[in-house]
Amino acid sequence: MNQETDGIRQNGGRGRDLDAFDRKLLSLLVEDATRSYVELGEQIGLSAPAVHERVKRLKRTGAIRQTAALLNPIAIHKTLLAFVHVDTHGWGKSPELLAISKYPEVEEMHSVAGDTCMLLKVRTKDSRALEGLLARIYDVPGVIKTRSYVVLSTHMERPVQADITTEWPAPRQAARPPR
Amino acid sequence: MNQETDGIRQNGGRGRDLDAFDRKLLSLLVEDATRSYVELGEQIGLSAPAVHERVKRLKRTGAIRQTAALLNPIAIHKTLLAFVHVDTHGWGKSPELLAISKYPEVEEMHSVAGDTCMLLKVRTKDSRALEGLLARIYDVPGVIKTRSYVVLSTHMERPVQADITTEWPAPRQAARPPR
DNA sequence: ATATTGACCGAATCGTATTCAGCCACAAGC
DNA sequence: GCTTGTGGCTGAATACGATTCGGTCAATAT
Repeated sequence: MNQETDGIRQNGGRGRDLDAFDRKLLSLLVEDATRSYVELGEQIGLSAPAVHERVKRLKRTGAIRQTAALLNPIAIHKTLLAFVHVDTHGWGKSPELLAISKYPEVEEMHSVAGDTCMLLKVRTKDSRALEGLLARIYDVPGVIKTRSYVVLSTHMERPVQADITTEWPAPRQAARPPR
Repeated sequence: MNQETDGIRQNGGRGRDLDAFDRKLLSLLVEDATRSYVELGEQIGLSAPAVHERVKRLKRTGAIRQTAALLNPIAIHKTLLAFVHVDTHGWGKSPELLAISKYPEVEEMHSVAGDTCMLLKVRTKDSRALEGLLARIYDVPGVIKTRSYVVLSTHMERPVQADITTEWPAPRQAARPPR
């Protein structure tokens, strides 16, 4: 096997993958990007300049897209969160529909598989504003209908996590049908 | 009327509301939280210590929840994004279901109104991992069924924006019914 | 064996965050 | 009307952390 290359090489040639240090670093920075480099270094066992170098690389290579302040929606009076499914006539990715993302109330816009074409995450001041936004969506040519899921309470909401579950526990009940 | 109180003071005593400076500050910090206080000050027309004081207050009052590094999902090998609607038997907010949020693949968990009880945003390495997570969800007592919307492409995804659309344009077609 | 490369460390430098001592405008009280 | 207290601002001074630098080491390539 390759027990020789395993464990030995931390970082190979070009565009190499993240090692354990990078992973931990990303985890820490997602949690709190204001930590000092010395503190980060203590957590993962590296010196401050080494951490600095790695963070710089993670930004350069695009693993870290941006570092942002995450706001409390209530503080800025956006108390209504909703997911809006948009069904369109034909191929839905029209420029007009994409232009909807200009509104600061729209936080996400995805093309999805399933019985709908586009999925929006929108956060507004109140139901009145949601209505205004929906009106704009219906203005887009080709939009057939929308289905909105209004959030009653958010139990958890966080940015992309660096960690990955490597081993999924087996289901408790019966074995699920394969495929 | 109350034209005297309007415009003068929005929120008297405790936890007063954000002013225009705070708004701009939040906008800038959501976009890029690494800017220096002098640069922020230049943008909004304040000195660095004034900015510092305001940012400190925004954090203390909770308007800024955290400042986080936002990661590129591809870089950390989470290429599959899906929204999972979970229907449950009876009142769905069981501890077991909430415990699902422990997996780092789960980014959001909301109770929603509509024909479903819980809505999850999950990001996994591949469809195999999504299956593993769904298996765990089905293990939760009371879960009747799930419906997954797999994202084909993400056109836009960003954190909570400080800006608010104040004036919604009138719909182009017919006037929508009042109320 | 030797040269090259990449990553690390400790020390030094530099820039920015943070503190501090006034200053000013406004609101409430005399 | 005048005074006092409060909150928020400024410029200057200080302190801390980011960034740079020279040198070392290990692994790979020559």
